[in-house]
Amino acid sequence: MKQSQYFIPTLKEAPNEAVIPSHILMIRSGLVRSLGSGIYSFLPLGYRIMKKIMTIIREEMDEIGGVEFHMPALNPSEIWEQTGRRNVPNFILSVKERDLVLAPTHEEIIAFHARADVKSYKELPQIWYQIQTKFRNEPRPRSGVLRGRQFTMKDAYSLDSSWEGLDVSYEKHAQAYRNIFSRCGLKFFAVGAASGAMGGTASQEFMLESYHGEDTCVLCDETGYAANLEVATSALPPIGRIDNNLPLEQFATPNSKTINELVNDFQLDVNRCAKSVVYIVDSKPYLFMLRGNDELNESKVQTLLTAADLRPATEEELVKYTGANGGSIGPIGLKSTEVTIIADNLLRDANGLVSGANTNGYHYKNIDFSRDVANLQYADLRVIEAGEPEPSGTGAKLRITNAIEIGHIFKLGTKYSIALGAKFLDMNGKDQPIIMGSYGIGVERILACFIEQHHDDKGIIWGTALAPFTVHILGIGLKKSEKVREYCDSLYAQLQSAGIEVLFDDRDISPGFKLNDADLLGMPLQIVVGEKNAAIDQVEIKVRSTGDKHVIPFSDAMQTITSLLSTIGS
RNA sequence: CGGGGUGUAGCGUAGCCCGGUUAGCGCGUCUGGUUUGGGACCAGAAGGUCGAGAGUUCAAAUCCCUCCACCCCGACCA
Repeated sequence: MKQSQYFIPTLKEAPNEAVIPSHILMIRSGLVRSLGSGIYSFLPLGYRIMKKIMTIIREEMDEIGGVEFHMPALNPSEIWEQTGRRNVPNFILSVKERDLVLAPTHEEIIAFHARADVKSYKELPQIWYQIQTKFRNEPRPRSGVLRGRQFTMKDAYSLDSSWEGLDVSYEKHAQAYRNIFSRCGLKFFAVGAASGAMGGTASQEFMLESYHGEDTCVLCDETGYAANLEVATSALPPIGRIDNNLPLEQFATPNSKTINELVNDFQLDVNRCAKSVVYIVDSKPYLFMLRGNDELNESKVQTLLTAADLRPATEEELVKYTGANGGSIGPIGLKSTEVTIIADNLLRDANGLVSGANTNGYHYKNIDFSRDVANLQYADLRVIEAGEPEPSGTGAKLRITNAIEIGHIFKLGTKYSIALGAKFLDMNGKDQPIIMGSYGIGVERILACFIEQHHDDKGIIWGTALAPFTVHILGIGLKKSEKVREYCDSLYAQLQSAGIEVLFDDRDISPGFKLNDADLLGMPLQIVVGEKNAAIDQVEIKVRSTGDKHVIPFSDAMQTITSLLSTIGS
């Protein structure tokens, strides 16, 4: 491709709306342009990269037996009403003129087609996938293409006749995903994740560590433990019991509204100040007990109670259910008997605890959970913190980091097949709901994340897998020197016939412009053909990733290019 | 949806607080010439409803009000 005939509008300065490195570089290098908040056009160079990513995805999906579909982005609203997802907040964008919506994902449509055309266990398992434009009603698009209102997703769905079959399909996808991200040259890790409102029994997210990530992950570099903070656990020991088990006693705490005030005013151990948090979970009141300095992990609660909706109780609800306002609430003497009490595992059977007395301005001390609180349940409720020991018990420390999610795999189960009546006849001639899995990859995110991981102050540094072109020829002094022209044309032709993708900067601009543009665009190899080198039958080859420059005889160019390319990773 | 910020030529910005010439500068673009190994130089030129509307005023980019767009933090992220 000759650059004079291509369209790569590079910018020396990025618009100030771009903040993170990948966004800035994608705009500066002419890969994308913004059309509105969270809406991007891919320009020719950027779309070339997208196509390369999609090719890798297709190859790996085909490898595990996936079959490619192309389903409509435009969906009848009705089908989304059947699964109750039409009115999920911040989810679906709709069309004004008709009762149609823009699909944010395709579980419903897959189930629709499975219902119509899958009849027997003999037709299963199936892996159906597509690469499609998705639309979501993002309240706040951000970080360039990392979170947009319109984006490209590879979504796959497994259809199985047994739960064992689902396990196999799920594992196939996990392997395919590892292959895809590795081939794209990404440094990633997989974490156990919450299934959330998606439903289902198990899920894994594929993550890249990044300061700009929206997810929080817990990692142990020694043991390899990795989990989303939503589900992460640690081997922190319970606080246990103290020997001096005194009788329950109420005491006045008029100025202690918070745990910190309580600890300071009465010289207490913060770990034995049991914090009480009241939530309304699917319209029912719950009291959660935690160590004083711990945070409630709402995701764990949602999973524990298989809840669709949970929120902190309002001030009015606090008084209604407990008899006190926030700051004086505890497990003993609750006004309402409807309240379910669940304590964090770290407080299991603990004694010597201090907690609110459900009367404003009073607390209890010497609380013994096993003696004083009836029907108390225990569960893992807390958000873990950095530095805690990893859960398998080696004593290695956990760390917490931000991460970007590039893929997510779910064991969905039968939620959507039941809702939409997607059934098959089993070996005994009996109707069974199809057991589904759902597997997504954000295509733009792969592109942006690669740039996040592979750039320097000059620009992007492509590996061989995703580089829009493998070799960039820079003709320096094309107008002046016949020999430069001859060398460039010759190399351009040779590379093309060797099947190596080549971009030839034949533009009539100054050398500095070309050299800086080449570093910005970041093709793995730059062949600089200049007048002085050409005069002595030489050309220069620069490796973008290392900055190494090799001045070699023109006659050796092709051979050197080939051998240098073999040293550059994906 | 809450908090904060920005909006002046394709991009980056000055001017706004304290109203008053023809709205200035850098980059980019166009023409001519000179250049040609790290974003060249000279000369000339084009390009602006100062986000929109309404208001105050003799006079508004500047002050007031309303709205819109975009960005950041938070909520949200199935």
